[in-house]
Amino acid sequence: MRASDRAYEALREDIVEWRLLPGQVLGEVEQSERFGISRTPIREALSRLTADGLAEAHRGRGVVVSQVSLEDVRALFELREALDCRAARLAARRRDPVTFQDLATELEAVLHQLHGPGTDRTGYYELVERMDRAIDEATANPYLTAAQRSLRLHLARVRKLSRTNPDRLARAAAEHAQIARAIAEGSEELAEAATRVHLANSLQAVLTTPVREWVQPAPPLEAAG
Amino acid sequence: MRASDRAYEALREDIVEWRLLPGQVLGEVEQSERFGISRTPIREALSRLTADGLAEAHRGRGVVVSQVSLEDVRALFELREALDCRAARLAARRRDPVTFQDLATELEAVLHQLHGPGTDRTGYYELVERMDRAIDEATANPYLTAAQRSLRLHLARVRKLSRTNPDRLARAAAEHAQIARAIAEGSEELAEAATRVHLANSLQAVLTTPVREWVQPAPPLEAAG
DNA sequence: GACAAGGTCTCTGTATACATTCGTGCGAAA
DNA sequence: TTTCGCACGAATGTATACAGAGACCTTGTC
Repeated sequence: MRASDRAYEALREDIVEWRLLPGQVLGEVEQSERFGISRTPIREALSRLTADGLAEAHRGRGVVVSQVSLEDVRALFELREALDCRAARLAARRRDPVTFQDLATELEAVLHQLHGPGTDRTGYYELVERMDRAIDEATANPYLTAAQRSLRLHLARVRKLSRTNPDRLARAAAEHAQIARAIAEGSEELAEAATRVHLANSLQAVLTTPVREWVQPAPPLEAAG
Repeated sequence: MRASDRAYEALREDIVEWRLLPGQVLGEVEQSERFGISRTPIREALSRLTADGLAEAHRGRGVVVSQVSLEDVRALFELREALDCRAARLAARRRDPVTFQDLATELEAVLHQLHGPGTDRTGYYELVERMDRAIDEATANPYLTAAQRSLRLHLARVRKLSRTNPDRLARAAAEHAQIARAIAEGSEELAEAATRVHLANSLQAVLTTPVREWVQPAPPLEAAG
């Protein structure tokens, strides 16, 4: 694996997991010392982060972790509605029925576990990831998949901002199961409708969940660490 | 302006304009000699092209201009329908009425010129570009705009593949005027419907127009120039 | 005391040298 | 004759040195 790949993935995780806060300056020398590699692969990693939109190149000040506001959440969900609804339709049209039937079954199994006290979040999250990949594969549209990848990066960052309510988690699992069933049945209309319902609920959950950060807009530009 | 920016834009134009054909290997040394700069900024330019999807990094063989097939055209228009329809709705919701009223008026003026023998393509193309920018601004959604930017890059490449029929050009102008009017009126439903009509006609025009290249899939990987 | 201008300093942008890895071609053996 | 293996070469991946540009601080003047 290349050094630039390692640096890119590490930095990306740091940003998505909020270990690197918005406004943080990512100096080339500083990061190269941190990873023990030279500036060249760091530069490539920072370029990729900038292309992803997770960081922005400030003229003369270097690369800075991008801000995330409530307005961004709205914008992200607007794009997500466009992409996910279309993806759901296309998946319903071209899906392998067994794959999505299995996903629906597994989601309902996890759903029952989520009602207990020991909330097995990891299992659910992994299942959602598998479903995303299954939809990507079913749509058979590399351009749509690429757009989704970029979007999911930002969504993951926003999601990590607030602890999801356990009740909401269970309802989300039920909604995912509904989407999977609709896709398995090949019903485009229902798949899109179920997706739209899921997104509306998800957005509301994010907006009503008490969040920590984005009230204080994080250090504007001066070295935040 | 940075050397890497110049190289990126020049290479991007070369790919979109089909001066660099799919399968063409973009060697770092070769390109650095061509532009008279070192490998470092070339590497950055190639990275950005790869991120755009206009080129692909082949392990051990370097960066290669990406292929475009009929299947890609279908996929591109699927994504375009998702993005453009959503963008049209959002633009209708948040537009500045005067901007789109003016665009509609200008489009109809150009439309009449297009009926004559001297087809003023450039004027029309520039107007469409202005309308794209106006929609981007009206949607007020940077994530949607970023997705659009990437998509339009690929669409521009596909569009350059075939000479657009003059009749089709006039009809496309009329369709654009219709979209602009709907947005100016603030009718989300009509804006989306008009967009959908335009896209369906555009796709059919592309698919029925005789094309040169993609029958012969271009040199697969061996040096194509 | 505040604002502007100049200087310094640190950081990015670029060039180049070196190492590592992958492809390719030739030769030998089955 | 075909296939496997080794060696050579070229291109990428990385490191480092240098130059230029921008930011910040200091000082002087109003």
